[in-house]
Amino acid sequence: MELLTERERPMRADARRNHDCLLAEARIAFAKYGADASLEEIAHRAGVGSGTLYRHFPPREALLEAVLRDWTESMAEDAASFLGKGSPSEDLHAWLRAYIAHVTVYRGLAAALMVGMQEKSSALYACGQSVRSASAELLHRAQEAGEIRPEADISDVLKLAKGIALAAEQTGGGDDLIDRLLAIVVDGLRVQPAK
Amino acid sequence: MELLTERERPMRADARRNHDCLLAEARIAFAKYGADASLEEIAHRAGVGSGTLYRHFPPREALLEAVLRDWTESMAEDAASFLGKGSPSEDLHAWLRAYIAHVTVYRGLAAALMVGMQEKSSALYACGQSVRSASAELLHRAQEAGEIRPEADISDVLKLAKGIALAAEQTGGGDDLIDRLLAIVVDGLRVQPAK
DNA sequence: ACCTGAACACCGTTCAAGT
DNA sequence: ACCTGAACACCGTTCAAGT
Repeated sequence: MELLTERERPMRADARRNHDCLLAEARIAFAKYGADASLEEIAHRAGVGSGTLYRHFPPREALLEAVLRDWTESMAEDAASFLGKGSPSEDLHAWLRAYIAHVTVYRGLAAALMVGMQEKSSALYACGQSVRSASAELLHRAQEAGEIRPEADISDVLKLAKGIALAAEQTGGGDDLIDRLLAIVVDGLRVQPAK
Repeated sequence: MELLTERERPMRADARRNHDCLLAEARIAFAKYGADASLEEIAHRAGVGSGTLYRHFPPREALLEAVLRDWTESMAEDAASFLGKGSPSEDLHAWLRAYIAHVTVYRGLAAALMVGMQEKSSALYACGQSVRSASAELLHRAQEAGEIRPEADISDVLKLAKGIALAAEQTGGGDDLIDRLLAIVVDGLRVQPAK
């Protein structure tokens, strides 16, 4: 039996061209205006009618998801490279820092992921899942090493990370702010030495 | 010299009535649709033209601020009542829980406060200041008692609190989620027993 | 099969005209 | 001095008509 994913259903040449053009313009627009850039302008700059954009990417989330897909996959793959650089909790810390940096590239992205990773119906859900399981691996190791509390839940940790990303994004605080807030959270996840 | 704040500049009777009507409707609309409820509908339900709303509350933030003012002031006043109920850090913890609960009453409020408390030009800035100084008092006590790290900054702490509020709001997680995340943050603020 | 672009329903904001 | 409501510029989404 042939394992044929439907990744690449054939597309009419002009449709394919429009699809790619829209993606390219969306990438630019999101970087420039944030995740809630005007869809109308994206369509216009791609040289297509607004209806065409909706044909290819029904809700706005679908467009965001398409733009994020590559980036999100490579990030999940990179997760393993964070293992063993320091102590397990240091690895987790470094990974979370990278996660926040990624989630901060587009303004509004953290908010979109916050809801998207929750709802199974969302186009962003799949993206979130691969990142989540990659993160879970790092958390798990730190827990087995006895450095991080065993009750800690990966979803909670990622929510805090996105919360930090939102705070940095909305208050204009830079990497310093992110480092300070993240340090607090990671320390809060540690097993308390004596109590 | 008379200390006469301009709190109550006289207003024409009809203007006053419209002002109050708009506030009442805004309260209802924010509760129902979140902090980004339709201004047009608020004006309509208050029985005034849309222009009248803008005359009274130039940017949307001003309307939000007006709706929040009482509530925000009473909260700052209540802060003192949190002192001495438990250990200083427990008091802080309880206060932050109350803060998050307040910031969660309207959907979108946490986000609005996150930016509003930062920009001096914002109508929400003053609101934020009184709450911030009330919070600083509680943090300070816990620091003097040697329970909370001396480097901890109140603005950072409140940003984390708002981040938690955003996470709860956007993922639909209830009080359980808030309690879990807040416990992590507060533990992260503690002075580490031995290291 | 796919695209176009006008049409629709909805925003927030401004402003000339009214009282 | 204050209010009204039409006008403006902008959204996202739909859909009949074209190729």
